[in-house]
Amino acid sequence: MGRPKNFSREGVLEKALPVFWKHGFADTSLQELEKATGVNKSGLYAEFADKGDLYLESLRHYLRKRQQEELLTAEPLGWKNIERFLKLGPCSLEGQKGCFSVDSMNQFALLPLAAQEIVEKSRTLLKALIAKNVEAETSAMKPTLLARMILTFFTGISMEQHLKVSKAATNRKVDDFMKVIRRL
Amino acid sequence: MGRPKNFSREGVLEKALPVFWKHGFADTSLQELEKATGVNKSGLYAEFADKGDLYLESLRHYLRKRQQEELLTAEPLGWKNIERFLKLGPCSLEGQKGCFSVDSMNQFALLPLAAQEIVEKSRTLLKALIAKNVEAETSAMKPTLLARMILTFFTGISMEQHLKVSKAATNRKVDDFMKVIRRL
DNA sequence: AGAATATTGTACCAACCAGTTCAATACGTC
DNA sequence: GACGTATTGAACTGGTTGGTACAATATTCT
Repeated sequence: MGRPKNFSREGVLEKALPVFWKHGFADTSLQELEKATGVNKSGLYAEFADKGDLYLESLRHYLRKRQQEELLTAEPLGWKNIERFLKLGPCSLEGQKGCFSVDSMNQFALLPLAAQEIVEKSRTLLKALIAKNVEAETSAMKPTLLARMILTFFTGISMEQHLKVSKAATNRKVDDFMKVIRRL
Repeated sequence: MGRPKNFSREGVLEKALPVFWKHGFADTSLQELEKATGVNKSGLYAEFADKGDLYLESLRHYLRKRQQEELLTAEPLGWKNIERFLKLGPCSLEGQKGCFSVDSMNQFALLPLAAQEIVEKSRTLLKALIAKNVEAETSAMKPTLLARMILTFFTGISMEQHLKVSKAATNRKVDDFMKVIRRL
């Protein structure tokens, strides 16, 4: 046997993610990636095919992590979950604002083709989870349609995190929206 | 007098806009800009300070153009205007999807500082225009709050244009949303 | 026509880009 | 401790980046 590598794939992704998130794909250089991950080019290219592949894996890692938070799967299903999802889903950290998946959407032209599929698949799943929570409540509107609307609202809120907005202002916005959809 | 220049500032912006829109700021090279505008570097740098300045002016040009469409100022004010705004505001052309202003929001880190101010200012104006249209109707919800919600929905719809969505699907989404807010 | 002036094309710059190569190195096994 | 192997660091690649400098060119006015 040879020397064991001293970095984990997950660890690299965890550190690469914020860099891609803040600067976008095109403006993130291998140099920055090396510095952020602590792994140099040789190691990076041994583990990932190229920069695009590293981005892709960072995206998958992000979605995996978010899913583990179980914002939408906690029992009992219902409005509470949806409210939590809208309030805690979009981040507001420095350099990690909104949603990495949403932020990828207007970079599809530069990203590997698989990126769009990943995002679209995750949104389909998300929509289904939202619909489940709507079904657990009584609503005049068809659950799938309402779920679609909630996902659009989430997308909007996520992008708006890039502006100067306080956490409180976002919460008020979500509260207003929740009030509207609860009394449908 | 000397030789008159054979390109107009507005003409350059009109041609530069789609390039920035499609590829984003970081991935748009001067070379592409030269090709698209038909003006070479010398001319470009005589007219604009640098790449960032050209992007800024493209953004201003975009917002100016959109304002001229009067989607939200046509008389009589009301739901019809809002519906039109939500349906016609987000583009769905090849390489010009959603809203250029919204697409700029997750690139603030790379853009000149003025970019954020421009976007924020235009959104404030937009919100006021939407509120005016809400006021022209009868609604249980406070116009400014409803306007805020409509703008978030617009932002979401704009981003979703980057996915595979038909015009019809977007219109249905807007119709659902309009139904909800009209009966508040 | 010629002088004056503004625009244009070309050549050039140092810096950086993603990606490759390969020798030096650190480790586990025997 | 020595061998074999996998990882690592560093040098290097050809190409591209945003931006500048300047000579060649095209136009208007006298």
